[in-house]
Amino acid sequence: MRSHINSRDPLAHEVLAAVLQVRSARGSDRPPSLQVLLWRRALDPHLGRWSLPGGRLRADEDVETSIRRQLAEKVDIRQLRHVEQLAVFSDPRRVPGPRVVATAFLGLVPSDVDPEVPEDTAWHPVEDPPRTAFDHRDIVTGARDRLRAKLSYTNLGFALVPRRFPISVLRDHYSAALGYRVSATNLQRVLSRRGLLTDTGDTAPSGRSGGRPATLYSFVHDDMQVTDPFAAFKPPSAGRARTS
Amino acid sequence: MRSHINSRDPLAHEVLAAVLQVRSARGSDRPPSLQVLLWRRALDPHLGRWSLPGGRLRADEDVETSIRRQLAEKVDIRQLRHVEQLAVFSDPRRVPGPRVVATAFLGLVPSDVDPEVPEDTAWHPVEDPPRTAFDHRDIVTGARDRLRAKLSYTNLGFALVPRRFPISVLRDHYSAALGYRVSATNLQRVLSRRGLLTDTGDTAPSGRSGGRPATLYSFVHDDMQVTDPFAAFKPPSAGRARTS
DNA sequence: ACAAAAGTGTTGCGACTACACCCATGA
DNA sequence: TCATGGGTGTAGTCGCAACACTTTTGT
Repeated sequence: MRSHINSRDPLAHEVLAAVLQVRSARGSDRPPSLQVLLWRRALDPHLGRWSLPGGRLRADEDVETSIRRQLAEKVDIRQLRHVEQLAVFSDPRRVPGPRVVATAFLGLVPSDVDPEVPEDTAWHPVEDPPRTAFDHRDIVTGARDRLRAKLSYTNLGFALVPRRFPISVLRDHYSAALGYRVSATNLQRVLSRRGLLTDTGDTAPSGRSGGRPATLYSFVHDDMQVTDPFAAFKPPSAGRARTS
Repeated sequence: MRSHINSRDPLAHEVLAAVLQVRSARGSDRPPSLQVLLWRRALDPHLGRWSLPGGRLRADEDVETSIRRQLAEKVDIRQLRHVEQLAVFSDPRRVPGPRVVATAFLGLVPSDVDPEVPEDTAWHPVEDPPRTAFDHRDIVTGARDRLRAKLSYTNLGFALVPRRFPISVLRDHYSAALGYRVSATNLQRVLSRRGLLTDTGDTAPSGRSGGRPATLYSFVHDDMQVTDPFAAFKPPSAGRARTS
């Protein structure tokens, strides 16, 4: 504890990322869910709790470079398809000890990679995360809400799915991320009307119990674009909901 | 210049605000415009250029407290009706000399106050700002865009206008902020349908050349709320535009 | 043939734009 | 009574949700 605090004291800056991915419980055929990568703290403030990956900002990098470097170094996430700033967390007492200001990020990993992560990290459902260290839970919530909002008016879905996918898979990803069941029919039409999807010409083999083979689609752009200032995919109209 | 840079060096943090207000050119009866408060730098890096108000983050305050304090202290803006974080600017070379990371804010002042500001500050149109110091122009642009977007799906208009206002005044403010002419008729209907406006019962006296006296309305809430995940007030449909 | 899964046609609704028209005041 | 500005009625459009129906496969 310093006895005197100078108002122009420099302070430490860290970057943190809520890395989200739509994942299926291994083996199970329950629907996949939106999950966040957390690691268990090995040091004392909040030892044993779950926290977001990240670390100190270096002198020669900006915050986005920093979070990308740290994710690549520490948890082997090189497959990030999208990274964006969420907010600054700056409560002077947000962490015990010397002050640290944090810049929080949202990161997205497509579901067809399973990045190798260290022993002490694990994926947790964003809807029901474990007890986290510091203010990290707020960051997870913020990341989830940002993703949900942007699915409605941007092409951000591209960052959740493999390059090529049948509509049913796309539907499962949107449903997992949004937290409610979305209609494959209307999803296809909305995204097509906006010019976001292309038919690759190929089809996926039909499943174990037959059925018409599904056309493989892909997103036209692989960077985020605002496609519609309007939002869509609102939760079903709460009364006659039956979104097949 | 330090000869050795340690990657865990602490660094300075500043807060900056793009304070926006819809203002009329004094005396003129041209339509009002969206303007930003800038002050002329008296110190050497970029001496004489225009810059955003703000300053160093103190050890005992979070970034929002800090920007509110600094605006109150330095430029006598106590009438902020809305403050929100925009983004972190962290390029290591964004300012000459020792590194400073900045958190940028959007601030809104209603048009019925004319805050007393120091000699060396002035309001400038956001559409055509003067040459600014550092990366401050990007912050101004970001603030403008954030305001425009939020006018479409929140009640943020409340922060631009006086407490009570006729629809024609509201229309002028939306038009100034959005940069294109908005229909008073439809503006009233959209905001009413969303439950954002109330009829105060009073009316404004009719102007110099007669006309029906206007009802005075006010916003129902005086804090920001997301009222519609959808956007509205898109520019007129570029072909048959005649938005009276 | 029949089940299963993919995809299309069609209807209805809600929210917005555009614009004609009516209302209340000052001169 | 006329000019001026405020406000309402109403028709057309667009985007989406819902759901019935058709298509294409495996068994």
